[in-house]
Amino acid sequence: MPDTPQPTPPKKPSRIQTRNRRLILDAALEVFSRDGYRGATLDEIAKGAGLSKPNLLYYFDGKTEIYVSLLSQLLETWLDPLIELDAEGDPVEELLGYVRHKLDMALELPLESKLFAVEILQGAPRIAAHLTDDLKPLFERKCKVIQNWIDAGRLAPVDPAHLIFSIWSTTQHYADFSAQMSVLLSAQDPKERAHAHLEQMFRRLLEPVNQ
Amino acid sequence: MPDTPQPTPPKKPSRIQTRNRRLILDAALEVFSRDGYRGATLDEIAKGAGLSKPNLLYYFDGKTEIYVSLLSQLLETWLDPLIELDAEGDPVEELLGYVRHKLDMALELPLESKLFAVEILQGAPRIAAHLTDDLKPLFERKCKVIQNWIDAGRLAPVDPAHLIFSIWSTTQHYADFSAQMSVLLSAQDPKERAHAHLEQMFRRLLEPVNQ
DNA sequence: CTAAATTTTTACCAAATGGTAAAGCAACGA
DNA sequence: TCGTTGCTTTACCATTTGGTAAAAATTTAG
Repeated sequence: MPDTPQPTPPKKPSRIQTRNRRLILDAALEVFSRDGYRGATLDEIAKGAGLSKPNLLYYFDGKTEIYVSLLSQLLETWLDPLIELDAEGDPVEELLGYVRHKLDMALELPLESKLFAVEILQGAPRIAAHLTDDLKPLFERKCKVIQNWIDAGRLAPVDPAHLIFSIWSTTQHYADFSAQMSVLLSAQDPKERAHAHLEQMFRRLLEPVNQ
Repeated sequence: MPDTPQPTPPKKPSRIQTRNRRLILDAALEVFSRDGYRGATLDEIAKGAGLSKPNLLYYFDGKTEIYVSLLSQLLETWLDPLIELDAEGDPVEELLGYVRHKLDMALELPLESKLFAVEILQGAPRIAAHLTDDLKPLFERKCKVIQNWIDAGRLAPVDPAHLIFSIWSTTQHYADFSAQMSVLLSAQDPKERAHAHLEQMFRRLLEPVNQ
């Protein structure tokens, strides 16, 4: 008798469950990324998902569970490009690739970037543990990689931690402050110029000076 | 008879008014900058100010008035350093001075930076007019100044608009994402390294290459 | 000291909010 | 066909929220 049912069977979700959880999470992302945890309301999320509020609460245990669900899903996507930074690759190209990747993510998934931003702005109350457990070790590992590149003379001497901060801030800015940009740039799409500008800036910063 | 009273006398505010409006705005800044307009509550602001809620509403006409009052006050402080960017000065030093000034503001007035960030994240619904009327003309004027410097060969060729975005994002990041930084840097004060890093980055970017 | 003006408190209120109970409806296997 | 399971709706509820009315207390001007 192979594969007996576990004590608590995981129960694969039905088609209807998959669809409705997706609808709810999509609507919730829209609302939470705009108004933050406290400012968001279940009514608005339910309306966005096209479901009644009690129906919504049939799929999630409460407001918090929806929010946390979005956040943890987000963090995976978020850390991914940094993980790919390869100590064996060419330092400048690896970092520029990271910049490019982060910028593309900001432009294509702006709501995710905003959700992360509002959570951090609120003091990261529901994500602090994740930051300490997942992001921090990764961050420190990659700082060491960068420091090694510098020590090997393959990269201009920069502060690794603050370099990463600069990459995060400049790229995510295109998502988080898009409302400001669309005013200042008169609805012109910033994508190409953003890529060109960041490439130029970080290349200049990072290329080691021949001596 | 000099200076007769106007039809609607402005009535200079009493000492008690000055003090309580200050208390309210300080408390409101704390709450709004954390939770945004929708997430903030009058109860929490009143508690922070040490006043009862009806008493708070004696000084301000409603939640919106407090919020808008903070925002317009903020915008002035905010635009100031950009105004000072002097077309007659040395290009690189002017821009590096601007970076320094913005970073100091972010480190010393983080709540103001956060308030601006949450408002923009929400789509700038209550500040859009200000952006169009005040920020945009200033922004375009300064972009031209930068472009002129470039055309004169006194500055490396960069995209003026995106240069300004980079300055804003990297400096404000130290305020808006301080919760993340304090995790990653283990509560180490980033001030000096931030200054050094940004100075290095923008100097490299901006100094014209001799040919 | 007293009267007027200002400030603060108490007692409310209607609407919104997160959440629940339970009945109704649909789907599906035996 | 029936019963079981899963999904949805209706009808609620307690608390919180922004805000008001008016009495009470305090400050200020004469």
